[in-house]
Amino acid sequence: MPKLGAEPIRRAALVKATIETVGEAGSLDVTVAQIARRAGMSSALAHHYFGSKDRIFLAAMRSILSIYGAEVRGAMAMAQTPHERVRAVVMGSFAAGSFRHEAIAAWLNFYVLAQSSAEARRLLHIYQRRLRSNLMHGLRPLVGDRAGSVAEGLGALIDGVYIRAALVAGDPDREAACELVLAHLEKELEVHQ
Amino acid sequence: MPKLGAEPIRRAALVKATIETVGEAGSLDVTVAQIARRAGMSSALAHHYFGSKDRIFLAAMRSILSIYGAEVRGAMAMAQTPHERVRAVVMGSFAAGSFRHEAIAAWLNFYVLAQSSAEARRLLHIYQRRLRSNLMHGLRPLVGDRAGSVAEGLGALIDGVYIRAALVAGDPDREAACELVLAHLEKELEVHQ
DNA sequence: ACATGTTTATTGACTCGTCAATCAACAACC
DNA sequence: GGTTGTTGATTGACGAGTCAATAAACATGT
Repeated sequence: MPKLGAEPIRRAALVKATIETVGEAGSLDVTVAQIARRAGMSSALAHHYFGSKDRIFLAAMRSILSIYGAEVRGAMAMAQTPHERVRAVVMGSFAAGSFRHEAIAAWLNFYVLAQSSAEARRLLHIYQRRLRSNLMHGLRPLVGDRAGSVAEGLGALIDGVYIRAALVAGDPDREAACELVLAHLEKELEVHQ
Repeated sequence: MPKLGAEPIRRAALVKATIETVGEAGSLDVTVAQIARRAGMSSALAHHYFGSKDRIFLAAMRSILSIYGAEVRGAMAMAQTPHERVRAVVMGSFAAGSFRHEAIAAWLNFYVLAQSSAEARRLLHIYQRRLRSNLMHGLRPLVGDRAGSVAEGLGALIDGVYIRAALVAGDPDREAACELVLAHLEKELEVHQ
């Protein structure tokens, strides 16, 4: 049965299964065996490919963050003006790949993991810096020196909407989330135009 | 050594130790023995008083939420106008008892716990409803129908500031947190006056 | 074509540690 | 002597990680 070139497929399956399992359990307190079973393999194979449970979690976290990053980049690609760019970052943050129950629940757990794992913390910081930098680029031409504090507020608001979405069962309301954050953005911009 | 009337003292010590241990570890993955040792007793005694690990966690969560509630109520007590009342809720949310590293880290973990424990979810909902209701009371006279969405935004922003504070080492900047959220509030009010 | 050796894939069974929860027993107080 | 407080020792379960063994695919030489 062993077909060659299984490694990337297995790894991807394990990452996907990890996000699903963690998302469903709402906790990092899941066993490697559960993840592996969901991915259709033995726990020994999961260890064979990733070496440890920590590494599996880290890989899943990287996947979540990289999907998020791709979605924001995708949205930004079409933006022409600074204003559109900032809106794109916000809307990209609530795109379908990231803003779904499972991913949010997993994200929250990885956020917690960052409190005890240096590597997880590092990953999270990279993405927080990138988010901030993306926002700043669009904001500076619009609000000048206030860009820093406006970006701070937007970032916190996005995180806040995420964490609250984690608690509602089922997929959250993308539309409403976007509107809430975008409304805040417009208020910040009003003052300076 | 056994002095009478130890129960409430032991319980309080365990709750305090739980918050400290969870906050320090940044994870619910702590043992009853660790908590008990920190509280200066054996793990058997912790079980004797609380029955199970879950109950210890829930008691700690209740403690955190009740301190938070008390601080908000305390701040609101001095408010005279609707505007002051809303400001009090915000400032109370960042009061010294709740807005410190340990408590925030523990709070975040209990937030996660609410994804898998019905009782934890119930506790959290009670406090979210109370927060919302407190905000609405002050907001309705100020912004009328928009009170709902403004409260939503403020709540999300407060949660966002909290979750971000969880990631920085050491105690967070109370001043800056207040200012950020209050600035948002003022922007929301500007429109309608 | 075929034998032989090497790498990759895969698992069941096992080890070893950990931890929640229990219990029996002891100590102090009334 | 019963109630309250307290612990060390024990149990029973569970789970991460290891290992030996198996099997398919590929490579090479003949």
